[in-house]
This record gives sequence, C-alpha cells and structure tokens, in this order.
Amino acid sequence: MMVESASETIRSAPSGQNGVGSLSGQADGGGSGGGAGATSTAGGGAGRDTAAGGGADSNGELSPAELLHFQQQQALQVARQFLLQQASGLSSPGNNDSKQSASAVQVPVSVAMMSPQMLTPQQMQQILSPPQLQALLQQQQALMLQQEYYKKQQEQLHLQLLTQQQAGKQQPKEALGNKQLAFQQQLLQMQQLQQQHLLNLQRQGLVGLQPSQASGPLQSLPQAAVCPTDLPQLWKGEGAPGQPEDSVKQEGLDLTGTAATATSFTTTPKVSPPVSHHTLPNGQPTVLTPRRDSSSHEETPSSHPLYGHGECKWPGCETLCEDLGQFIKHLNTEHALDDRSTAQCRVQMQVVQQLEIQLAKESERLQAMMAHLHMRPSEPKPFSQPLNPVPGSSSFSKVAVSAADSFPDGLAHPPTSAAAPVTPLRPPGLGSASLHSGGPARRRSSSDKFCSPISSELAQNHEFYKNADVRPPFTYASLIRQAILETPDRQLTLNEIYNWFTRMFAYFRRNTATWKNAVRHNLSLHKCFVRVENVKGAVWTVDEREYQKRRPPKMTGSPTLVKNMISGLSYGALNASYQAALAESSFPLLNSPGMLNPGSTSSLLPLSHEDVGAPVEPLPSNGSSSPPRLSPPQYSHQVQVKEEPAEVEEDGRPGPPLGPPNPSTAGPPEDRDLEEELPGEELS
DNA sequence: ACTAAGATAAACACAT
DNA sequence: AATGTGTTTATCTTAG
Repeated sequence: MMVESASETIRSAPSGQNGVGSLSGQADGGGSGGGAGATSTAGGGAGRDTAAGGGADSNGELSPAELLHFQQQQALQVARQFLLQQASGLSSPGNNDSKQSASAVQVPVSVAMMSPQMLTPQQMQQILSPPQLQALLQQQQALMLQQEYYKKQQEQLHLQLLTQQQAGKQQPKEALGNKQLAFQQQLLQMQQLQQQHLLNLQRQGLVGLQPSQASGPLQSLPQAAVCPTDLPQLWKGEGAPGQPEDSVKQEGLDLTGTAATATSFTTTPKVSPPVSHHTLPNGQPTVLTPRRDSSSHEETPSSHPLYGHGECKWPGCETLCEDLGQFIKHLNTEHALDDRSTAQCRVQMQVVQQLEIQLAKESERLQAMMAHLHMRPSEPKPFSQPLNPVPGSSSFSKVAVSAADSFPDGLAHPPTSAAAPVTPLRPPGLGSASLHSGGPARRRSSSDKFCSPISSELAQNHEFYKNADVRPPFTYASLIRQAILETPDRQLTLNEIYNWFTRMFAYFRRNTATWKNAVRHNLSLHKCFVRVENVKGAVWTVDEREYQKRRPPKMTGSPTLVKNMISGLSYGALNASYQAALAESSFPLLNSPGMLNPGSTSSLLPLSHEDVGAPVEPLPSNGSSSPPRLSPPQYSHQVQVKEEPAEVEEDGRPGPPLGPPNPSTAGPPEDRDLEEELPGEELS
C-alpha cells in the first residue's frame, strides 16, 4: 500500500503539468499505480530474493559477524537499487527545468532533477540548508523508532541464536545446523522486512534514507542521531569532525538519500503544492515559483529575504556580501537560473512540504489534546482517521462530505475555535492526506447525504479550506446553496457565487474555467436553483424544497445511515453528527443566521415533511432530540429578490414574500413548487 | 448489471 | 469581437 501510494506519487507528478487534467488523473490511478507499484515491488523483491537466496546458501556456516557483513552488503545493494529506480523513474533532462518550474509549482512535482544520478553527495550537501537537513532528519526519527524495534527483534534473535549454539553443542550437529539455519533465515527475513519497510517509508517520503540504517540494522542507530548542531558542517560539505573519510562518504550518501527521499515523497501526501498559491488582494491566485519569488524580491531595494547578516542565505552558500547591491550581484551570478539553483529550490520545496506535513500532524495532535482536555466531546470531526491514507481512498468523502447540509452558517461562529483554526493546513477530517487530491473529494458518497452538514463542516474548517489548496468535500450544488444561503437575502448573482467560491476555498482559486463551468452547469441543472431576474440582472436563489427533494430521504433510524455514520465517523462524533444530520434533513436552514426568525417559523415546519420525504423523521420543533441550536425550521426558498421587476412568476408567486430574512416558507413551498414545476413536468 | 448522482468538458445561444 | 451568462448534451466515475 505504501508502495502504491509512492508510485502514484511518482506517476502523478507529470500529470500535474496541465492543471485542468490533474483531477482526472485519479481515474487511472489504480492501473498505472499498480504498474508502478509492481515495478517497485519487483525491485524490492529482487533484493529480497537475492538476500534470501544468499542467506540460505551460505548461512550454514556464517558467523554472526559474517552475517552482519552480508546483511550490510545486501542492504546497500537494495538501497542502490532503490536509488536507481528512483532515478530512472523520475529523472528528466535537467535542461528544461526552467521552463517547467511553473508547472512544478502547480502540482507537487517530482523533483526529477534531484535524482541521485544527477546530484552527487557533495552537491546535495551544498544544496541543502541546515534547516532543510533538520527537517529531513526529523522525519528520520520516525524511522529510528522503527529501527529500534527491528533492532531489538534482531538482537533477540541473535541471542537466541547464540543460546542455541551453546545448547547445540550437546546436540547432534544436524539439529544445530537446522536451527541455526532457521534462525539465520529468520534474521534475514527480519532484515529484509526492515529494509523493505525502510524503502517504503522512503517512497512515502516519511523518512530520509540513512544509508547507515539501511546498511545494517545492528549499527543503524548511532549514526542516525545526527545532532542538529552538526548540520552546518554537513552543509558545508564537511564530514563530521574526526570521522574517517568513509564516514564522510556516508554523510554524503546520507544526503543523497535524503534527496532521493524528497524526490519520491514529493506527491505522496497530497499536500498543497510545495509553493503555495498566493492570493492577491483581488482574490486572484498567483502562483509563484521559487525562482520568480526570489527574483521578485530582487526588485525590492531595501532588503532581501535571502540576504541577512551580511551574507547570502541561499542554502549552502553563506557568501559574505557587504551590501545589498553586492548581494544582488552575487545572487544573479551565483544563483542564476540553472540546474543547480532549480534543484535547490526543489529541495527547499520538499523541506517546506515536509514541515507542513509535520505541522499538520502536530496540529492534529494538539486538537485531539485540546478536545480531550476540555470542550466539545462531540466534535464531529473524526480524529481517528489515519494520517496518511492512500490519496485515492474514498474515506475522505465518506467522512466529510455532505450534500445536504443545513447550514448554521457556521462561518459566523466557528464552534470549534479552540481546536479548529490552529492551522490552516489541517485537513479536516482526515489527517494530512488527500490534500490537493481532488479526486475522492469530488465524489458524492453515501454519507454525503447523511453525515455532517456542510455548514458545520465548513464552520469548523473554513479556515482550512480558505488557505489550503484542498478540494472541499462537498458537491457543487451544496456549495452553491451554501453560498446563497449565507447571504442575508438568499440570493446571489453568478459572479457573487464565483466570488464566494474563491473567497472560501483556496482550491477554487485555480482552474477557474473548470469549476465555474461546473457551477453554471449545476445552477442550470438543478431545479433547486432558481434564477430570478433582477433589475441589475439575474440572481440565483435556492428552492429549499427542491433541494431537499433531491436527497434520498431515508435518514431516520435507517440502519444504513447508522452504519454509514459509524463507519465514517468516530464514535464520539456520532451523536452530534447524527443529530445534525437529522436536524438538517428536516430543517435545512435551521441555523442559518439570516434565517433565524423566531417568530414566524413554527408553522413552516410541517412543510418540510411533506416534501422532504416521509421517511425523514420529523424533528420535533421543540427540539427534544435536536441540539439547542436547532431553532425553528425554515425554508429558505422564498427568497425575497431585491427589486424584482416583473418576476412574480419566478419566485414570488405565492404573494408578497415576507421580509428577506425569513419569509420563508411560510408560504408555500408548494406554490413555489408549482411555479417552478409547472413549466416542466417534473412534479415527482 | 443497472441506475442515480455528480463531475467534467464542450457546444451552443444569448446578452452586454 | 470578446466576454459573461445560461442551457444543454455527452461522457465518465462512483456508489447503492
């Protein structure tokens, strides 16, 4: 599985070159991903086979020391193979990287040019900056833990082996041989397992390749612990002080491995692209490649982010520059657009990405801690989601999607202030994965209809969606509805809807043609969206009844619902979500601030059932089963259109719509229904 | 296998 | 003519 995701990573890199097509890449993910996975597995398998064979052949009389040596050799071989695969699979000519830099930013791109074939360890040392190394080493800590485990296991095995050897002196020779063989095989298996695990981790970008670790489990730990203070030396290409040359080499290898890791991990966790999309004040997205970024800074006369304390802060440079002008000159000469600079930028991207992932994880942890220590035991957000689900997994939508949401305008009052907003990078409901994946999120799922309402989901995560380039797990229809309902008068022009999308979701700041088309398509397609002519043009409103109609009405007590919810949500969240779902299913706009009109609403309630469907369990207006926030149900659809000229037909047929806030429904959804349905035939 | 719903793409018409 | 808006059709994917 890890292998697969890694391969998808690799595969998806090129697909990102064309922004529009990036989402469609998911379709063939299984196929080609499988292929790539097979390839990599084959590589690993080859190594393993060799190891097993070799071990079986010679282990009859291998001493532990020999065995260790052999294992080290094997590990190295495997590592080399891995690197070669990485290189051959990813590398692309370095000469075009300048042209590709833009696309490289758009999508987590393979750091093709960072393949070990093209960068020597020394280069890597130059490329990486101390913080970069630190970040990468941090990730290696995870591996260290694993290593520790393996090490213990192996030590145990060795112990057993020795014991057996001693005991075996009194045993027949064959028995000893067999047992030794068995143990050593076990040992080998263990090591292979470890190596494979290491490779998998590397492919996932979870850890950097530590040759010392890869080379031999028994010696792995000490070398893994590189003190951060040593990093500068590493950066300058110096080996650790007082170490023999081969250790310097190892450091070099280490760096190379790190680069390879960074390469492979590039796209694995689909986090927002290494270089984020910056949003200009006007809401237009701007994608800055690192290079452009730096060059843009060059234009600022007063300071430069890469210049500080009199020296160049370019990774691995530290050239002293007396003044900014000299620095600029230096920057233009030494760090011009070339393969090396590009590669360095890419590495930096990886570092940033890694840090983001780390941040996301830590934030999630913090959230869990805070949730545990105080407040909201019923947070609907499933923390239990795995941190690194396979990008294509559908768990995302299962958990978070909701097409039918009511909408408490959560945006206004983020209920989870304590836990939610900590980081914009926290992928709601699912750890750090599926960022930018787009694929799974777009699909509706069963829970889309049953589970957490879009409003609450948005309320809790709007900061996240606002900043992270993640496709929101809601359907276009639900988003459009949300946008419209958020407004005081429940109407929006198309352009305003666009603006809402871009304002609320970083994801919708790109590929505008695609999603705008989708928005228009949805507006036209769904009867729940009603176009109302206005003096200034046309506005779009929501016919709540129609909207509810399209939802499969089996909510209440439906075993499937419960099942869905249980599977999709953590138990703690179940209750709240269930309630929310129930509430929303019956009263779509309960919580909408604008909709709140304490006085008039009660009568409207019945309407909902009529339409929404018998199956829906009527929520008692008194809210015995519903949270307090669920105030009187309201149907929005009776939107009061501003200055509607002669469109009585369209929307106001039922008569004078009441005030904008609540009109609702008092009237006649039915009427409305009729109005809209009349022309058509679809009364169903 | 079938169907429904949604996403995406695209063609087209119409208005500004 | 270009652009925005709106409608419609087709195709694909996913889930039930």
